Amino acid sequence: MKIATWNVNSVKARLPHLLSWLESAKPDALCLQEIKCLADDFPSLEVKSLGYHVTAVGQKTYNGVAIISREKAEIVHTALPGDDTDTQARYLEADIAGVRIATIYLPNGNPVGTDKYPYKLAWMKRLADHARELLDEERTVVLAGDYNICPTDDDVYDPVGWREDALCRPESRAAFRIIANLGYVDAFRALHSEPGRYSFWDYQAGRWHRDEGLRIDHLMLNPQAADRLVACDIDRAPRAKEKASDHTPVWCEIGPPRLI
DNA sequence: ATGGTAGCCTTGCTA
Repeated sequence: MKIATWNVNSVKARLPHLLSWLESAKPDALCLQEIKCLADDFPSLEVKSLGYHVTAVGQKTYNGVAIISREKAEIVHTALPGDDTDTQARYLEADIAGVRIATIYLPNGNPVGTDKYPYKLAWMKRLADHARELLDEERTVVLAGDYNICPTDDDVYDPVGWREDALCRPESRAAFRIIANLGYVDAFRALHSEPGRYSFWDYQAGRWHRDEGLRIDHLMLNPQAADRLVACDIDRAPRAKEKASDHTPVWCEIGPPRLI
């Protein structure tokens, strides 16, 4: 089962690239972030014409997440548990072909020093609490999305320049490690040790052409999923296109259950 | 050198 995550930065603006990637990469499930539209405005017909189902949690202009899947998704949560007053469309969790999959758009948190940063950290605490509860169910779980966390200095082109940014701050990284230390494996790092592999390049200052990016899009696998991990990679091709998103897809392949 | 780009759909916000 091929599971992918991609912050598309507007699903309407990215529809041609999205359809093209579905046709070439053939994921079984694709978690989207920043669809930037209401769920009713998602271009579902075009995606369905390729043989996929669509489930979306949207809002106008900002945020918004969705899951595109070969098999129909059975919705479990349309918001991250833990704060009923949080109305931002950043979380969707569903069962797809026997795998529990969440699409996550974690708050950016910048500028540090505004209420955006404590909101990010509180959101991460809720995510860790929920991830901990999910472990008790002993399912196969993949928490996929734009975490807006650069886990280590190996995952950013300029660690010193980004040190005080909400994506790299020690509190952000510590919150990410709490999720990892629960038993969720960063699928990319499980299979790749090399530094300088990025999933996001800012639109500004020619970052893509200089390969000056950050790795902030992650597939976090619980032990049942990690035991079945057979491949994981970042597909840079969509980022090289005209009118690209500033993020590119990250995918993993979960094989059949193994008997040791 | 305090810029630069993109998307939404306004004249600014978010990233």
